[in-house]
Amino acid sequence: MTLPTFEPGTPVVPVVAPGHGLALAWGSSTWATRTPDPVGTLAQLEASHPRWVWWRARDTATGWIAAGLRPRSCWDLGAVGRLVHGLDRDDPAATWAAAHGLPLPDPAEGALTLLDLEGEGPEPVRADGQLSREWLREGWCSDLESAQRWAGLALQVHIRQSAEVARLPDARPAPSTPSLPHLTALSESMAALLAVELEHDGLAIDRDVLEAFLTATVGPRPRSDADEVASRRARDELVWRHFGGDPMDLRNPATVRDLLARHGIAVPDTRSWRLEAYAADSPGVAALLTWRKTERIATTYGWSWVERDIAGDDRLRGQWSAAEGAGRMTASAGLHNMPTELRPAVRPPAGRVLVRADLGQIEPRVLAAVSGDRALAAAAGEDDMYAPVAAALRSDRATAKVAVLAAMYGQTSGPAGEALRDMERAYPVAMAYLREAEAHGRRGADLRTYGGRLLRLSHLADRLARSGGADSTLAHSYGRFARNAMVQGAAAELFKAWAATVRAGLADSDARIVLCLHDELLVECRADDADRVSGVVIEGLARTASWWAGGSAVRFVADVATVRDWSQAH
DNA sequence: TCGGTCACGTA
DNA sequence: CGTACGTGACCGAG
Repeated sequence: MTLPTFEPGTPVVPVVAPGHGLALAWGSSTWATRTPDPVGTLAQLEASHPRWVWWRARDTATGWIAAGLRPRSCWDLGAVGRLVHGLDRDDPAATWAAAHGLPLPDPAEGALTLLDLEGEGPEPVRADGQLSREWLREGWCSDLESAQRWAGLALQVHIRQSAEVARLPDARPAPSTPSLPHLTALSESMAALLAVELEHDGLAIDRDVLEAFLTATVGPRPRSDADEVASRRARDELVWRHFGGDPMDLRNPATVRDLLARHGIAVPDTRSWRLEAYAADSPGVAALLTWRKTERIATTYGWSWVERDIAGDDRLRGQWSAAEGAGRMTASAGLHNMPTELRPAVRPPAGRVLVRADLGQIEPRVLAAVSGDRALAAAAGEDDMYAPVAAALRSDRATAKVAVLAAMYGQTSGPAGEALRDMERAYPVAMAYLREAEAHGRRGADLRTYGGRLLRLSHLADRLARSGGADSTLAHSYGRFARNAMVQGAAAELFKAWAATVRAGLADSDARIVLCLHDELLVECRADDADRVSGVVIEGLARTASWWAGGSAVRFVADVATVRDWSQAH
């Protein structure tokens, strides 16, 4: 068997048809082979450095990753569909429809009965231009010829997406080739692949450390339902005894509010920040706040979490998405909201370490870059950009920070109000950028981020409409969302571009990115490899920033440290 | 059983 | 009336 070879970077669609073999499509060619080991063949093909084009990494690359193959380059049609068309889903039916300007098919059509399939012909594309539901339900893997056709369809979508990306404006002060939207499409694609890898690799947990913490905090691992009930009651009693000792439902906010009212504490709700003020004078409130923290650990990060999400190899695994909402990565299994007290338990086995890197002040720096505000960009030349901002506002650092954050979040009242007026004077270009975004949001007009992500305000409208609220409140909400999403979304794009560069720098070693947390990257590696990895992380940021913010003079800074566990400071 | 609400963790 | 997200408990409607 002679394998095809490609020029490096050639877009090639691989389709593995289980039980049949492997089909490829590229340019105007297709090729197929019957092989029991398609991933082995793919590994050989990888040597010529194609750019793999797939419907979505989750469907195609999961098996590759499991087999140890780490592709170096890809174009993820689903990820690019999310980016360019603002989709909130990445299934092939939606990706195809968006690329062809067709209405999005009902997402529930994946679950069909045979009866529903009546009228679906044998062709992969229906008369109305949509993908055949039969084909979507893995009709493409029935034989190699179908697999080749399926690969050809993906290639068509790639051509359409590439053309669409090429039409998007390059928002950099000094546009160059490849364009910023093109580079963003590539890094979003890599992020989608990274999401599959993160799911596969997991995050190392020191079970002894974790179990000792849980035992001390919520009690030993329950051996029965009765154990569970007893331990729950024991926690509750620590609060009850401050309020007369009678059992009551602490998990019901209304009950808690009435309870507090009977003891002379009248509050509109029982949120912790509100109760904080009463804790000093009321041991009962203090006990309640402690109970809340413990209860959070017990329910969300307790023994059931350990059982469900930490595998036998002592690694925590969740589902990752490369872009939700404004474009940030998300993860389940608590990976993105793990309380800091649990971080000591994030600890690789002996001989391995974590290289922890986080971007400093990423959002204001991103604002400086995307808005093209030269004064703010000059401030972003400093390690601590709030210092020059404070000087410009003639305020202290704390006020400057609040003012910048208030501008990006759309806050208009409170102590930030006055500083915001100074912001308008000092950084009119950045403020105009944010105001413009807000205006779009208020009237429900779509926006595009710096890198080209379409922010569909109409989708948000549905969500907010369901939650009710007066029209002016609604418009305000859209405005604040849009204002923030332009910054948060662009920051997410920079972060993913950085992560993709770091990932590439780690190839050919056993170092792995194991966590992405909006502005923080965790790499697990051998202890004797940590210095090299730190270099890859720092160098990766410099290289990424040079094209991402090229010409803006904005500096991006990262704190990098090698640590044994995640709790250790920089 | 499902969606809404409250609550709270991370960034 | 500062943003985003994921998770869990509870409630009330179906």
